[in-house]
Amino acid sequence: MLPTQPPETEAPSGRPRKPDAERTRREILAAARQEFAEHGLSGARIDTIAARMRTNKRMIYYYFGSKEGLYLATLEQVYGDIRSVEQELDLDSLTPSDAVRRIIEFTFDYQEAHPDFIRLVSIENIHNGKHLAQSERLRNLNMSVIQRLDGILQRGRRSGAFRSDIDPIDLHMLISAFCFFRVSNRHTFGALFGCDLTAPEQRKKHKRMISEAIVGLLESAASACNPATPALRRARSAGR
Amino acid sequence: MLPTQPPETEAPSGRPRKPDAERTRREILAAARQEFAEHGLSGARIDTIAARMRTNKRMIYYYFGSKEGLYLATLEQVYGDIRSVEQELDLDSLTPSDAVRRIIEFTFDYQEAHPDFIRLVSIENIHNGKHLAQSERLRNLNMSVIQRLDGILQRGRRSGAFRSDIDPIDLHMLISAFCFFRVSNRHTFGALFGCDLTAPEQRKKHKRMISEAIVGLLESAASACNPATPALRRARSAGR
DNA sequence: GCAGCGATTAACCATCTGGTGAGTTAACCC
DNA sequence: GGGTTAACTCACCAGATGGTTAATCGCTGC
Repeated sequence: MLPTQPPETEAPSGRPRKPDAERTRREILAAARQEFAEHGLSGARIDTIAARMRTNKRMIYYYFGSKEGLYLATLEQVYGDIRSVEQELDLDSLTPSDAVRRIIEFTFDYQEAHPDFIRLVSIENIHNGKHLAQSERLRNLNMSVIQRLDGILQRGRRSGAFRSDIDPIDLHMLISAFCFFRVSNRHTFGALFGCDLTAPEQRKKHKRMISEAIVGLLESAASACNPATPALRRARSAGR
Repeated sequence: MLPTQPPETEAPSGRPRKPDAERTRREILAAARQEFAEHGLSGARIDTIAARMRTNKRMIYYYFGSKEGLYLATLEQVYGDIRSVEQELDLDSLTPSDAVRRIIEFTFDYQEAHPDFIRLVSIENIHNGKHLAQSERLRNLNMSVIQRLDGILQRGRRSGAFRSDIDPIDLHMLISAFCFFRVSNRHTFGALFGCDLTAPEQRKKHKRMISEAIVGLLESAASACNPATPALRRARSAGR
């Protein structure tokens, strides 16, 4: 499809079989992601995954060993995706408050756009995170977010804009919680309260609300007694 | 066990069979709740549920028709529980801010104490809420929370303590999101960031943080430019 | 042109699993 | 005490499902 792809991504349809390990692996993973996200680990069917691609069911066992092996590979793939996109955010040029806002907006948009990721994480939690816990790769992968948040928090504290009793992990939890819930609990929440969380107006409103709540919290203790803050706040709103 | 229970809750162990429809239903539901919460709809095994109680597997079909029927009954039970406890909160005697705080703390504590509820809701979301959508009972059941929140919001607006652009459903979402996530994503979050969200200190800190963030948001726009608020705030903190 | 090997296919299997048919027991009513 | 019915038990099944055996294909090096 793309010229960067080595020899050929799409087999010329005349030839029925064309060994291409990389491509097969990719196809399996893509099919697995869909199926697992849709039905969960136990609800997913190996035969359905096999049917979703050109290759045979046997290939799944050839490459991934077992259903759980495939599931874990899917998890790793999906977690890898978000973190690698996250890296590209430029935050150093922003004020601490704006940097937090930027991260919130990124998280919000990414999770909104990737319900499969949310579903897979929910599913993994139903299994008590036991697969994820087995994977070294994943445990290390995620620390980068925390480090970035920590940097921003420290800058914010130094400038007097932020309070000092909230650590980066708490902050990350707050951000994730809001963004995640809107997607993960979309269906029950929507059905129970008769609202559509996917509607664009809701989306926009919630995004603003979440930002305000979290940035407000970070600024709150500081803003009550620190003379530097009103000026900062004015500067910030002028800049937007 | 209790004297209010009609004839006997526990069969005198000598007699092997003693028809008691109500008790059997209850036992099935209790077993189902455990099993479904633990393994999800497709992961749960009818045979395991049957094995967890004194009665036979056939009884499940006798009373609930199918696996999905039993699952729906479980959902209804579990949602009914939380809402009925919620009704008992006395909020009218509190200031709007304190009433919101009270609801947040209740939600936080309840969800913390009932992980099965959280798991079942997560599971139902994996199934796109399609079972819940079928149940009239559940769709009506939940409106009471919204009405109560609406009352509080209106009181808060009238007194100038709250801003006016946040509706009760948004507020409920904010509250649920925070509280829910801490429990639902406990495992992945814990594994990824090496922290234990069940630890008592974490629990206490998060509870305070969530309260501050949400109440802060509600008060924020009002507090910036409304002269009534500083007084109110002082009164409130004196009262605690 | 053939040995070696990774990639791939198709048929097959043991077991699990939701669901049921048919009969049994206890209580209640007349 | 006989008939009716709700509550209950037991054995069984058909299809689904994760996983496997064994054979084949096509490329690479010689």
